[in-house]
Amino acid sequence: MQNVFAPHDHASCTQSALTTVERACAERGLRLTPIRKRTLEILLEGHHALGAYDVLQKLSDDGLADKPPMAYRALNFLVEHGFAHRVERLNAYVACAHPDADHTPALWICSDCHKVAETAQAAELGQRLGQDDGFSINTLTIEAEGSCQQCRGERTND
Amino acid sequence: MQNVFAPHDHASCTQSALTTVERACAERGLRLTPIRKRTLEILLEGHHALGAYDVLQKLSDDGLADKPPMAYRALNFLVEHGFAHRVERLNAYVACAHPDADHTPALWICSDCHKVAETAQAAELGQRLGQDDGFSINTLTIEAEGSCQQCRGERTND
DNA sequence: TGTATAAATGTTATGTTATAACATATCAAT
DNA sequence: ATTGATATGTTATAACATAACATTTATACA
Repeated sequence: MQNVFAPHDHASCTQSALTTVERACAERGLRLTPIRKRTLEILLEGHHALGAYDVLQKLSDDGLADKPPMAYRALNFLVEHGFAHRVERLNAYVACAHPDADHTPALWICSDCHKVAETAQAAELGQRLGQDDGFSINTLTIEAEGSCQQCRGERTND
Repeated sequence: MQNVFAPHDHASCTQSALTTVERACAERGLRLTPIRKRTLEILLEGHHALGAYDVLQKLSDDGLADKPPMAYRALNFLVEHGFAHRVERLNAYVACAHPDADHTPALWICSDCHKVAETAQAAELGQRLGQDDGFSINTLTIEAEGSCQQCRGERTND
């Protein structure tokens, strides 16, 4: 879960995600335009899911975009290329925690601190689930809502 | 997957779901009012997910309800008691395929025929995923979009 | 049987999320 | 420089959802 719920050096966490995405865009010939980059930065400000209109408000504060399609386009770009994820349960978006790897994430939504974490091991699991019935998976959504260890103030692995 | 994608006797499929829900309501002291029952019947008409406004239109045709909150209330009642599921990916609702059992379903959305099937084995799987990180799951959403065996015209288990 | 109270429904209004459609501007390759 | 592709700007509206409050109906039990 990449320590999203635990205290961590968030500045370096942000910086490394940003650098990774910049490199990925360079490699793949994608254009990380000002709106797109700023949108990613906005999502990276915290490990919280933001609605498109929250993002739009911030883009608007920066004078970068002021109409819904602009925010949606930037968010869709990030999601399409795996730099962010859409949280279906929240109709919202989070920056991807490991934008270098091609992955199907499972998302963990803490209803206490509202942070959203991500684990990557979900793909083969879904394949296995569907296999018996011959269902061919194109995209898989796995989202859990509950409480993180930190918010519960408990330990499970002593 | 309960043969949802395959040809089946849909009348008996519908009837048995309806009977099961009626019995469950009687047992649990829940009121399956005309709006609620009709909403369930509407969802049971096919194995497709319907949006709240689709349901509302049909309720309106029957003279049972004509304003959004009425449809949402009936749908929420059905979802709360496990008689229907919300499909987060589609902002839509499907009748539950086995309304007797308490379960966390995995939903299978065929993007060809648009039917939605359900399997029940998802819960412990989610628990297992989250356990390592001490995440305590309250609700789990598992939804796959892809193509069903029937629509692909293929077989995986010969 | 009447009355309290809880549950469900009816209604108005509005909030929230998302996209279609088309115009304009910018970039990248030749 | 021209062209074709990509991205942005803009208007308008579609689609999904709920807050808040009034009224009606069911149920329980005095």
